[in-house]
Amino acid sequence: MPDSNLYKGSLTTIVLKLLSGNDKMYGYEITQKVKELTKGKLKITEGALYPALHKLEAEGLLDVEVLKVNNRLRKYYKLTEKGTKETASKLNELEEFMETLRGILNLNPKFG
Amino acid sequence: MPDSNLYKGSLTTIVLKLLSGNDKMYGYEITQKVKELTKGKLKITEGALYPALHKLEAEGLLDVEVLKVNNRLRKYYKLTEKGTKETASKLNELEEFMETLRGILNLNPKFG
DNA sequence: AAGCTATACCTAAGAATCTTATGTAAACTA
DNA sequence: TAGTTTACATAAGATTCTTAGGTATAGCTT
Repeated sequence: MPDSNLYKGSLTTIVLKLLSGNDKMYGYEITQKVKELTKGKLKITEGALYPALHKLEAEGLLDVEVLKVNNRLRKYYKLTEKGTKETASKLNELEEFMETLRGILNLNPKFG
Repeated sequence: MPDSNLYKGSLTTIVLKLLSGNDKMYGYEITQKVKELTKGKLKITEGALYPALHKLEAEGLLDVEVLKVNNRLRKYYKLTEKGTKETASKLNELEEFMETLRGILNLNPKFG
């Protein structure tokens, strides 16, 4: 990874996948979870995440619930029904893309 | 794939990988080769490819040779020494990223 | 001969998605 | 009390793509 950043396009899918396994999560939690799951290899920046969450909400894929915990606000996001469907679709898309990419990366030097 | 397009960031790596197996290729040939290799699943648009090739050339990763074939010009690109090294590096990067992504995509629903 | 498709290059406007930098504010830690 | 962590946010700029053109030759069909 260049500076442990993302290949553009995968962030939304990652967020949706995490939410599909977690009922509800808040932004900061997502950044930490990804760091933990990937052992620091992937760092989701807040400058990328928050706008992405707002967009997903605007598209009706996420619902928001604001809770005050330890005197600090947290905005919890959860998948809507539409969001759950979109998650499945995006996951398929990404899997397909990775398979396709695999087909190219696995070519022998000096193929056709 | 959405409209059989690319996840941003992978195009350059794909081009370098193809050139690492082919000694020299020209732009149009690359678009056709990718279409063929991926059975039409991935289509590299010329609007993306040509600027990418020019950039790789400007960075010293590719050398160009213009040949006239059948009374039409072709600009053949081949990896420089620097380009060969960068190809290995980019391929490692992408492999690592895909592994990392795999780790997230393979999470069971209801994990930690 | 005209018209269509394929070959082969190109660029420019705009969209999308990111990085980097910055801001606010409370809680915790040394 | 100063620095780090938690927790949200936005805005400028970079990068990389899509879309939509443009030029020109070759080959095929009608």
